[in-house]
Amino acid sequence: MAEDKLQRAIETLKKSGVRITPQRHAVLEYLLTSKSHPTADEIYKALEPKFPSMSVATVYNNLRILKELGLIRELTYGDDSSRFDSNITDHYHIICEDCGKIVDFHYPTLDEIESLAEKVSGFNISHHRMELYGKCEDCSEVAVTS
Amino acid sequence: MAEDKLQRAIETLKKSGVRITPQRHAVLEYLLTSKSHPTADEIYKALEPKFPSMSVATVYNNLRILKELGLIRELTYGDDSSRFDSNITDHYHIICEDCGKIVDFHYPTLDEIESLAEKVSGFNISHHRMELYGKCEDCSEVAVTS
DNA sequence: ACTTACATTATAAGCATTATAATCTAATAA
DNA sequence: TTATTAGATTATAATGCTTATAATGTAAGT
Repeated sequence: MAEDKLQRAIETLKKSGVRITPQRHAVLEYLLTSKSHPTADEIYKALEPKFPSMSVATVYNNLRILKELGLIRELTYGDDSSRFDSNITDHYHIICEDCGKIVDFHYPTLDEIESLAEKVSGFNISHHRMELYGKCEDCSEVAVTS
Repeated sequence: MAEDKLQRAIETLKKSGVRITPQRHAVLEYLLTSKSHPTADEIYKALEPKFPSMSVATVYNNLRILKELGLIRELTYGDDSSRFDSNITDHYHIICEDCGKIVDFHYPTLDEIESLAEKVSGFNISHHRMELYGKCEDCSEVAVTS
């Protein structure tokens, strides 16, 4: 099914008049098959063996284009590097405060909150984001046994 | 009541053995009386008239100390500068995608989500954050009339 | 083959934040 | 009072992620 997503993503790129260059294809494929939420630098380093002369700017450029087309999502966390997520369905993230691990968390979208926020603030709400913080199982164990 | 908060904050500082320097006092007071959520640079610029020789590092240092003592909270938003909030009660934020305005949004804390997240992920959740994005009234109006 | 637009590369620049070293200040002890 | 010491501030350099720039490369259509 990752293969399906890749094909559909490539279709979207073609329709938008964006060329499927080897580097772009590689960035896209890496994100679609990755179970984690890699940073730009992680993607860059992972693709270095195949593309030794690729520039970091190429990674950033392609991430921006993929994001603009709605094929991936950027997760921003303060000073740290952005992370990129090819799962564009609605979901939240749980983040380990010790090791930084990020896992997806599916939960019914909080539509009520959005409508209440609109009422009390007068804003026109388009979306929201939520992160839950804590310690993952691995890091909790370490804390206990140490 | 801002005066009360200031006095209590100063007490906390004294108890922790932190000196109440004029610069530190000014940063603290500025945050407590500010209705917005200023950045470090905004604080720096606002205090410049009173403290022409103050260093940005001083602002950052004091913000870090105030944060470590739990007197203020840091709000991080991707590449943009962090913002600082002297309201340390549980609340969420609504952010205008056009002008960047941030307003507080009080809503019953989502404890259910935290416990469900613990069950499905095995994490030990400590807290969560949520931001709602949209257009504020001012920016919505502009969009209509332009 | 020519033109044109898009991509990539290499590198410089930008910006927020932190680290470093020197100077200053204030409290305490002699 | 003076000396000592720890903490604070200042000025500046350094860091790290990301973006901008300019030059080169590549592919598609006329």
